[in-house]
Formats: sequence, C-alpha cells, structure tokens
Amino acid sequence: MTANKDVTPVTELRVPSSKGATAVEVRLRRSAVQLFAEKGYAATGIRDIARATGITSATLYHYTSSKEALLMDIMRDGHRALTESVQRQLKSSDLPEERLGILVGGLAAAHATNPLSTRVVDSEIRALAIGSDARTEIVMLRDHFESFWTKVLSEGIKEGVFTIDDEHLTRLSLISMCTGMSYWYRPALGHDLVQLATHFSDLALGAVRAQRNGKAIRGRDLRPLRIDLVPILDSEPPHI
Amino acid sequence: MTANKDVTPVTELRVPSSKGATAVEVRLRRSAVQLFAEKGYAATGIRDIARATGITSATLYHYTSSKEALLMDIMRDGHRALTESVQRQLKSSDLPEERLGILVGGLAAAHATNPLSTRVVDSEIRALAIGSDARTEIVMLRDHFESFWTKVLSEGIKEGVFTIDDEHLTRLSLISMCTGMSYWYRPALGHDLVQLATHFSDLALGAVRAQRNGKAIRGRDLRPLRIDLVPILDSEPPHI
DNA sequence: TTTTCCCAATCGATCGATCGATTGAGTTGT
DNA sequence: ACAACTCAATCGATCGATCGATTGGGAAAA
Repeated sequence: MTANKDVTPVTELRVPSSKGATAVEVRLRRSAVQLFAEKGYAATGIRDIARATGITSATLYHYTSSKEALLMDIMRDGHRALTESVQRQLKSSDLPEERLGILVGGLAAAHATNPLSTRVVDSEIRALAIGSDARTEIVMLRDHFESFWTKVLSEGIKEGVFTIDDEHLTRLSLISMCTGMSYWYRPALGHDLVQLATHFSDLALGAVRAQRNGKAIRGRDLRPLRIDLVPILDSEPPHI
Repeated sequence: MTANKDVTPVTELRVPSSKGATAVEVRLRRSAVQLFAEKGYAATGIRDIARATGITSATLYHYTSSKEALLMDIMRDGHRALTESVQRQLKSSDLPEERLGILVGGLAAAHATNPLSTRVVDSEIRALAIGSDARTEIVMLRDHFESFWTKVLSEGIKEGVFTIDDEHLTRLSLISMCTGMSYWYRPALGHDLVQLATHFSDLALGAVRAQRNGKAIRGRDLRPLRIDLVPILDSEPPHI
C-alpha cells in the first residue's frame, strides 16, 4: 500500500494523464483534494498528503512550492472550470427561466460529480489569511461567478418572469442549496445527473415563482438541461 | 483590554449569567464559538482562545479539560437546544404541511439567530476522529434530530399531501438549504425572523409539491410560524 | 554530463497540555 | 480577634510532539 518497491522499477510512467501533468502530480493533487475535503486544510499535514501520495514530505516540495500553493491551485482550477462551464452554457438561451436552470442545475451537477474538490473550493477560503493576496484573488473569482447569478435574477425580474422579495437573500439561498450538496451527496448511488439537476432547477423556479402568462414554469417547460461540466479532480484519473 | 486591574478589585462577580456559569466561563465559551466558526477548530489554538478570553492558556485548563471538550460542549448544547425546540413545537400541529414548516422555519431561524455556533455544530464533526466515542455521540445526536424530518416527510406522503420523488434526496436538500445559511447570513440586516422563516418554509412546501384538494399550499395557508428558539451562544451575554 | 526525481536528516516554530508557585478571599480553631 | 488552614483562580515556564519547510546528496533518466 506504500509505494512500488517491487522488482520492476516501473520508472514512474511518464504518460501524461492530462495537460502535461505527470502521474505523481496527478496523485498528489488527488490526495490533497481528498484530505482537504475530509479533514480540512488546517487539520491536514504535508506528511499526510505525502503519505497518501506515496512520497516523502521532502519530495512533495519538488512538485509544489507550499501547502498553500496546493490549496490555491485546487481553488483556482475549481473556480475556472465552473465559471467556464456556466459562461459557455449561458450562451445557449436568452430566457431567464432557462438561464436560471442552467445556473442551478450546473452548480448542483458540479457538486454532485465533484463533491470533494467543490467542498474544498467552497469552504476553505477561511484558510487564507484575511487581507492576504491569496484570499483577495479567490474572493474575486467567487464574486465573478456569483455575478452571473445576480445578472440572471435581475433579468428575470425585469422581464416579469420572476417574483422575488429579497434578491440578495434569494441568490445566496439558491447558491448555498447547491453547494450544500457536497456535504452529504455521494455519487454512484444510482442517481441520474440530469434528473438531479432538474430537481434542483425545479426547486429554484418555485423559489422565484417563475411564471409566464399567469402559468407557473416547471422544469418540464424548459429545454432539458445539458450537463457538460468536465469533472475536475474527484473522478478517477484516466487509465494509462 | 486585559483584565480589570482597577482600584476596586471587583472580586469577579459571582452573579451567574446562566445556569451557574461564571462570567469567565461565559466569555470562554463565546470566544471558542467565535474562533471555531471563523477559522475552524483545527486552525484555532488554545492560545488564541485564551487570548480572546483574556486569560492564559494554563488558566483555560482550569475551566475545561481539553480543547476537544470545549468543542463537544458547544456541539452538545447546540444539538440539545435545536432538538428540544423542534420537539416542543411539533406538538402544536398534526398537519404535515405545518409540521414541515416548523422544521424548516425553525432550523432556518436557528441558523439566522446563531450563525456562529450552528456553523460549528454543523461542520466540525470532521474534527472528531473517525470511530471515536466523541464522534459516535455527535452522530447519534444528529441522527436523532434528522429522524423528525424523516418522520414528517413520510407522514406527508402517506396522507397524500406531499409528492416526493426521492425522500432521501429531498430531506438532505432541505436540511442543507437551512444549514447553509450560517455560511452567508449575518443577523441585524433588518430582516424579520418570521418573514425569513416563512420564506424558507414556502420554498420547502414547493419542493415537496404540498397540496390539498388539488390546490398548492403556501406559507399563508399555515398558522404563522412561532419562533421560540432560545439563542444559544451567539447573542450578547446577559448584562449583570 | 546534466537534469529530473527522490530521500534521510534536520531546522525553528508552534502545537496541546502540564507543571509548580502564587494570590486572595473564605473558613476554621482557639 | 487572629492565626492556621482550605481552595478556587491564575500565572510563567516548560514538556514532548508535530508543524511547514529546507538542506545536501544519492540514484535514475535524458
């Protein structure tokens, strides 16, 4: 269970699994995500990460500059993948009800397929010192992502499709409903992703009282949600 | 900012603020809750807690047996207050729609009035070692609380008031929607507690498609929610 | 030969926890 | 009345363990 101290030296296959990352780098990232999600960033030591990766803590520093850099990479990639996915899909519709479905369904699906990394992305800002450059950067990424929600909600209100008492309250409620998934949802329970995303989308449409011509809008009135989010890190690494 | 080294020795007023706890004990608890919520249990040192309380780390051990005992007390009290409140209020109604409103509204209100301690209660199980007695105890308390939700949801289905695709999914979605509040909601923003609880209750009734005689049930169809949750620890300590 | 990869050993700092000593306000004995 | 005693409360100093990070060097690959 440690490393491969076998007869064949194996020579650490150089076949890159994705974007030029070596096998060790991929394992390192996956170990960090796993442990950060499980025990939290502060409670995870670099020795824990190294052990889970199969290297020593010294070797770890050959692949990353610091424990914080490890966290920052995870958070940056997580935000980037989510924002790109949302930005791409939002171009497919001008209807506020469909656009809200894309946001809610996409965020829910992202947390369902990547419960570990999303949990780290969502909850470990606290690990970054208040006022630090790192924290400022992540907060900016988060604010940018949330700006899409603000925009879609206000568009829906302007077009008379949504009825919302408190925009601020509603936006944060909907987002935290999706992000909360990563605390209890575990994949491979036989759930269909599209069905799950539609379930959350329906809930959101009910929350904003979405309607046209006096008739409430449900998920079935929308074009079926397309799940195109690339799994970030939780999924198994590609076989080599 | 240290202690009261004034002319009058003050003699550490023995007036108990609540349940025989001295002023120092109350301050200690509040400091722990504040720091655990802000930085997390693992990232908070006993020196941090002691400094925030105005004592040394050695004195801290006169009032508590360990850092973990401090956390356990917070979690026990949090669960107890919530469970007692829910148990008490559920006796006031037999209607599944009202009972669900009590659960959702009560949990949302609890997180709105005590965002700090609820955040600790909800998210710091991870700090307790897997398989430890402490973790087992807290998991039991949490399961007991969630059993009320399971019961109410299945009652509503049996009576034909609720229509739910996936009971397990729905229960956890609703709970995490309420608990998620403590991550972004901050009190004293001019929000009315009853209105806020009703907002969440409405959302939940929509999620379970609550209806009687073919007509959807909204919050206004229910008796107004009564907020009776005793603030746990986030609020200011009683003046003496 | 140079570069990449990896480790044992070790750094200073900080962790949770404990120590013995001190203070001061009550209680008891005479 | 006053010394003798008890006890909760608090401190500075320090414990062993672990923290994140660094060093210098060996082995393997290019």
